[in-house]
Amino acid sequence: MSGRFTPRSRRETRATVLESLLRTGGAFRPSIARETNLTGASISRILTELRKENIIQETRRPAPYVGGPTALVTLSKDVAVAGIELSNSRLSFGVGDLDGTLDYVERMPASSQLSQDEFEILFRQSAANMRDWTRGRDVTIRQAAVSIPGYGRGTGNPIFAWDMARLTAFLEETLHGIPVSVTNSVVAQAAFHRYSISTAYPVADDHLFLFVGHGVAGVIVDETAPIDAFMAFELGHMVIQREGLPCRCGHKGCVEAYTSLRAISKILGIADSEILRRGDAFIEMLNLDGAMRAALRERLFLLGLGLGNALNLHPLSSVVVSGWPSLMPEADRRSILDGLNESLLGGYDENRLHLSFIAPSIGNDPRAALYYAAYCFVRGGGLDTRAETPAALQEIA
Amino acid sequence: MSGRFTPRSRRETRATVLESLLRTGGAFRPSIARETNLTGASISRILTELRKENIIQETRRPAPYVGGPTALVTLSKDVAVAGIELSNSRLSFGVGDLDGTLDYVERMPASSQLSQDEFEILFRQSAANMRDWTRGRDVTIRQAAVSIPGYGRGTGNPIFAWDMARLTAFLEETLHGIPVSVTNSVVAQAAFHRYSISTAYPVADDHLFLFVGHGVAGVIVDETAPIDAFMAFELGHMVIQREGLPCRCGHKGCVEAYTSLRAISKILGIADSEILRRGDAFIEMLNLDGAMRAALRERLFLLGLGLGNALNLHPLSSVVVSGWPSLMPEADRRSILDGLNESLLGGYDENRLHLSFIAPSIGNDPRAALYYAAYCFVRGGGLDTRAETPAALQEIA
DNA sequence: TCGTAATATTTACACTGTGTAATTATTGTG
DNA sequence: CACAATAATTACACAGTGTAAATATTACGA
Repeated sequence: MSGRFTPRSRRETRATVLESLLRTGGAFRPSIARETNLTGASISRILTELRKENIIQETRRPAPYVGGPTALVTLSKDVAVAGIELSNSRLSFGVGDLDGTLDYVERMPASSQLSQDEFEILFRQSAANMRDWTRGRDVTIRQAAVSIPGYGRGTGNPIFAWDMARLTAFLEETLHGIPVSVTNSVVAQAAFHRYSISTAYPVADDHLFLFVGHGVAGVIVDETAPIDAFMAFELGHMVIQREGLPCRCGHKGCVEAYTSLRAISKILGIADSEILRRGDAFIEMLNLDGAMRAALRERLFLLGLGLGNALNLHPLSSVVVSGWPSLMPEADRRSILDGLNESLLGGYDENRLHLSFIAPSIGNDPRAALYYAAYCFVRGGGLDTRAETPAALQEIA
Repeated sequence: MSGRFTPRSRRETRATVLESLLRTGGAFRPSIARETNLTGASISRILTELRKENIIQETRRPAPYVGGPTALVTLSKDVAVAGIELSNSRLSFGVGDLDGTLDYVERMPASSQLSQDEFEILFRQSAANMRDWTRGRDVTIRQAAVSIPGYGRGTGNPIFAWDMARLTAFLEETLHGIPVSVTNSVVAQAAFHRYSISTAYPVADDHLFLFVGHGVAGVIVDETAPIDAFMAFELGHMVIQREGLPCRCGHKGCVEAYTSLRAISKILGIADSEILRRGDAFIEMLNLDGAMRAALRERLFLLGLGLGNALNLHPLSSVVVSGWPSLMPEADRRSILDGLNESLLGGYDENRLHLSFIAPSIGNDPRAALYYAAYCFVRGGGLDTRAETPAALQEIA
């Protein structure tokens, strides 16, 4: 389709094929060839290699048409990856396969103001438990992923202000050399919702995934870019009101100070953890109290204002919102549009901007991190990150 | 240095080598090899090819050390590219070589509210003049670049609200099939200032280039990304003050409404075009009038506020500012830091954010577009975009 | 002026990885 | 059970690179 032929290393080609399998959840060879822009010949070569290494499986299926393919190619259920998610209330460890099936989970309560020391103690304990489990079953974890709220490069984490070098060294040591990648929770959530076959998703093109929880953060989901290149978008600390409400960051008038769970829990008079847990039942509160409802609408308006500002910087034609705003009745959500209308260049226009909502994820941890781990494994072509030499490959063969 | 070996197509390798030459302005082979992570053997092959096609030149120089290289490789002076810049006051055409030397310039006055029709008339005339000139001298333009304020994908241009498909078709037709790329003026300016050997530049790592002129726009200069992937960052229409000053976009309280040239020209009581032209002399006005100066400081504060918001979304540790703020005395510029301090997460800290200023470019048009054209030529490996077949290459040889 | 150590440049060869096309295998249907 | 249709494998050609051997060039000192 594009330029005639782009040379790739074996690793890249393997990654392309595996990524296609991860996204589709399994496919016949001809469709893999189509998806990856490779010839059947190449697919054949790559798959023989991957099969020898037990990274993929082929199961017989009736041919979909005369002379059609019969071997459904799927990712192997024998490759284990680990997902580790830190949220504001707990630290969860999970082990599963590339499909997203969780075989082991442990969730430990954690403070939302966890210090790096406390984190390390908690992590070390959970990691030891996970290690016991994998050892008992003779499972080898090929890739681990850790998702942390607020994580990102540059000028430090606004939520957990930790030393990054120390974190990296700690993970390396505690996980005994399992390849590990760290990412922002929002990146993992976005990738999980968008690409995991276990979830439905409203858009298929480039968009902004916005999560409104304890923080307010987003990711630009660029369909052509690798997920591990996604950068979190910290919207929470955009100042939208000079001399406005004080925020935990020390500034005044941040988006977060108006729209985070903590901020609206004050309006509702219930604990922030309650809001998402009540889910749709949360709406019923609103019917009882008109003042609350009006206050929340004002907050949604401000969210829209901030979102519009963000979209002015980085224009996109779709936004997917997750978090408490998704629980609000549609009539109330319209306040977001009003806010957008006051900042988004050219005003809000449903033909130019598509806004959709997905149910806030609660209790799905550490599925997103697990998915991210699977993605990272696949992106590396299923090759050990350390062993780059062909020698390592020959050993397997 | 990185992974052992990344396969590249010939086009990519040629582009890598040529890009290195464009950045350095000429180099000996060993240093090209080092810069591009290629072996001397590869460099040799590529250069023989490029020399045959008259894209590079080699000039003899005394060897820098015993047995050292003697042929300084530079981009050929015989390759012509065209740069076309639309600004708020004129449309400039230029033809030059890959070095940035301008051999032909024509500048036509243009309105800042140019309609697409008017633009086409003006452009057609200038293009015809340029064509006469190139024909007379038997010059073939290999690549053209057009830079337009506000240009970018997505939801239309905030400054020149034109039909993009029409523009593309128009350029294709009017330039008689010369490969042409269109970009945002800020992208061209940033690339020109950062990478052109004719300009000094204060930072060498990833940063935000911010231009404050009639609009307020920036680019994230990512040192590892190709320039033609840079995306403009429209900061001008971030709403920083609800119910604030009206902006030409129809909203209230946009950054542009406070900090654009037009906005401050109202404070100064002189025409906006005068400000940059006076350059440093502009400072003298401030000494006369303390009220003006205080007002400008307030505007710089707001610029800092908006900039901080932008940096929260996309953290970076350096910012380079160009435009009227660069003309202000350093004491006044500090107001930007005060603004940053109220929005940038964690506050402003000179150890975490480096802010520098470069003189606003005035009258250098169309040098930035010319540089961008050279860049695009080089990025394509010096191969005709249309002729992808090896046949075309053989014709040359 | 010339020889030499040091380095640059070119080129033959091996290797990776792909697509093409011929070959072989498999499918559902009549 | 033959057949039309398509899948899967594999030999071969080709592009592009790095390695290393061969060749060329340099400044400098005798």
